[in-house]
Amino acid sequence: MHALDVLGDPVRRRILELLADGERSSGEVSSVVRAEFGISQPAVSQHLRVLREAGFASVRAEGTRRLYAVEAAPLREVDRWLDRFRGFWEQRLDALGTELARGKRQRRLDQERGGGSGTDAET
Amino acid sequence: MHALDVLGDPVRRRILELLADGERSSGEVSSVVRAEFGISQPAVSQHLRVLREAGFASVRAEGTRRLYAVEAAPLREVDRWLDRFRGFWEQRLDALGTELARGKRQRRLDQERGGGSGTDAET
DNA sequence: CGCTTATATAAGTCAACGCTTAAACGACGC
DNA sequence: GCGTCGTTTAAGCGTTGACTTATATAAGCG
Repeated sequence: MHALDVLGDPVRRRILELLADGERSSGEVSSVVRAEFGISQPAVSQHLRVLREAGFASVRAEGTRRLYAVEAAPLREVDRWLDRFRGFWEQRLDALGTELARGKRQRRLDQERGGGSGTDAET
Repeated sequence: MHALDVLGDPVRRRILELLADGERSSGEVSSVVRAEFGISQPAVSQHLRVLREAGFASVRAEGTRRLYAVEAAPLREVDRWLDRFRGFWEQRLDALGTELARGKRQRRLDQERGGGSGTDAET
């Protein structure tokens, strides 16, 4: 299952946003999501399971509570999928240099060959 | 409809990948996708419509053909949504300094918390 | 030990969505 | 004009998947 399939759900996105601020228990996530989306606790638990199984979140038991935390890998995968489109909005900012460093580093990590072939937007 | 809802479909993702290489006609997209996914031409057309209406693609008529091109805005929106998670995989590269400037600023804006301020779990 | 709290799982229902076939639309050539 | 190609739209069907209620598990506490 592709990471983006998992992100194709507003509840799951919201859960990840919550986890982005730090570890949260299932109950904490549930109460927020329940309030915002009006769905039941089991529904939230099911979404947490999807996130878990897709590698977006890890769990840690603390007593009877389950503490969830963001796991980077699939999100990074999405980020890398976006790479091929970055040229469409970064092409004009090349002069800014620094801002683009991230993208450039990304490419450098990806392939270290010294071709200097530009950001694929080389019209 | 959130951009990530649209990307939650493998066919649409593949179409965008094709368009990332440059303008393509509906027919060109269709034949590739048909081959790869085994779906009909109208099905592809419907996906193109979704991409169009969500702002992921723009169309240009050339004779009887419709030439599709990637439109950046919604993809950028996704990229910005990912910003809040960048810290989870970029944190170790802090030494690179300048490279990370954007990401760090983002995190600072998002959460100003130092270490255990109000995460609720009292530990 | 039960009772409660925190969470997960099971089973079943219902709507959304993607697909198909069929038809419409518009440009082109004869 | 008429047939045809490229493409979109319409209508209907089927499946996926998100939700609900009910139940299970498991820890904490009296």
